[in-house]
Amino acid sequence: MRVLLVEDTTGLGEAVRDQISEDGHAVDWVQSLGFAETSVKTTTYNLILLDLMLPDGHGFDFLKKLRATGDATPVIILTARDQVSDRIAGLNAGADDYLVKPFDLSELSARVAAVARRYRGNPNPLVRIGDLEVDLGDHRISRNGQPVELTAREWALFEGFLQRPGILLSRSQLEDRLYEFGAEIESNTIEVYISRLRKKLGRDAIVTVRGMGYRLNSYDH
Amino acid sequence: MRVLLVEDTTGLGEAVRDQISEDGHAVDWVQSLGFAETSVKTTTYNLILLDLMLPDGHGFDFLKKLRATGDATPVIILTARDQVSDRIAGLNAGADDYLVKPFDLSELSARVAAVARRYRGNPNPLVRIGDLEVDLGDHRISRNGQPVELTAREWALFEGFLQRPGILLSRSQLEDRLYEFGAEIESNTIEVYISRLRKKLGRDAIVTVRGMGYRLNSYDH
DNA sequence: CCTCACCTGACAGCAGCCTGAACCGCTTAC
DNA sequence: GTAAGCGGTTCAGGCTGCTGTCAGGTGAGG
Repeated sequence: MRVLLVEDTTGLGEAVRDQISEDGHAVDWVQSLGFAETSVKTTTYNLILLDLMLPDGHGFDFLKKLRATGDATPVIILTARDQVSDRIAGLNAGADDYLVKPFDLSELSARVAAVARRYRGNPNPLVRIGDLEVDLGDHRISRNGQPVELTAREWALFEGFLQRPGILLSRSQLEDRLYEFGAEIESNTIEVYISRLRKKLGRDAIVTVRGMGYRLNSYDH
Repeated sequence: MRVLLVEDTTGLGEAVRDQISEDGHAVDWVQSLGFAETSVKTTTYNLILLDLMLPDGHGFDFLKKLRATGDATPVIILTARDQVSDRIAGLNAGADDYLVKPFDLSELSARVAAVARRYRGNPNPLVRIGDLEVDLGDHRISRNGQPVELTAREWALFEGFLQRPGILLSRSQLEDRLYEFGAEIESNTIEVYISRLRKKLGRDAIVTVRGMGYRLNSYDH
């Protein structure tokens, strides 16, 4: 697989390049958006690893421009910011996945491998929960074989439940997934999203634990 | 990660065990469904590798029983048969993934790693008291494997007993757990909640100490 | 046998939750 | 430039079932 790495930090760039090529992929490493743009014009990549803060601009601009040209190459965002707003904005901008620095190199390998598997036609392993099938790498869900479309925020919420089966997430934990840390929200946005997820994933997919929060229903629904 | 391997073929079992433990996971290897069932009762696993053809029954029976108790531990099925019907039956029975023998050990490692990644959050430790199993973090209780639902108030009371199993809690200490500090309560609310807890957790789960208070029964009930 | 502490079924009231609908801002299509 | 579409947020009205209270019952202790 051919991978384009866009990262201006030298140390991190080297580490990532070495890891990916050790995993058996070809890596082109550039350190600015300018070089990245010429690279994608001259070469076809199977995957782009994209840092956000770069000397000549923000990664999102590159990503949006790329998608505007109809290029659907998978993009994994590498960012130091753990800000939810960034994550959601990234997904909205057309990224396929994101890694928050500092990340484990094996974690990186795994995500890259997931893309490679898909590229070769082998689907990623699916998580099955009741009548749902979730492809974590691909951010795709199907219910009884029918694909289900989630918006970025809906996915951000839902993903939280997948960390561990049966996990109980309190209202404030869920808010932290959608908004800046500590952002107070006075309306019932969480309830509305839960309601929408239920409409899409099945009424019983998410169980209310009164006065405590919500949890994913791992049994049949 | 703690892995339960259920496989009766000695050669294959050893190979799998060695590979998984080389990957840095703790492996418990059993060779029959009977031993598997006692293992899952006494230990919490992050992953179960399950052969289908076993001396004392078919793996599906074990899997179905496991799911019926509400256990959502990821299960990867190992089987010699490559039949599509088996595959579908396995996924329907609640398996998360599937490996057809003979499989490459590196393929096994990859699938196990995928599960590890998916559930990288450590499971909460379980507290066992008599026939109860309590997950403090997720606020989950099961009694003889059956999940028990507690309301917020009931949980608040019960939690008080768990902090010091066997300790005697006076009525006023229990009231302090339910209400603002110093709130006076003249009715028999505590008694009512004790009664409700007993109905859900077993008549003998909480012992009355006349004139003094209540205490959790840490022995069998 | 009496007393008192404790137990528990029943119930009204309301906190917490659900959801349809409207609104706003942003993006896309023409 | 304008219209249409979509996602995100807020609000109001309705519903569910939790909570606290009471009353009558039970049983331990003397």
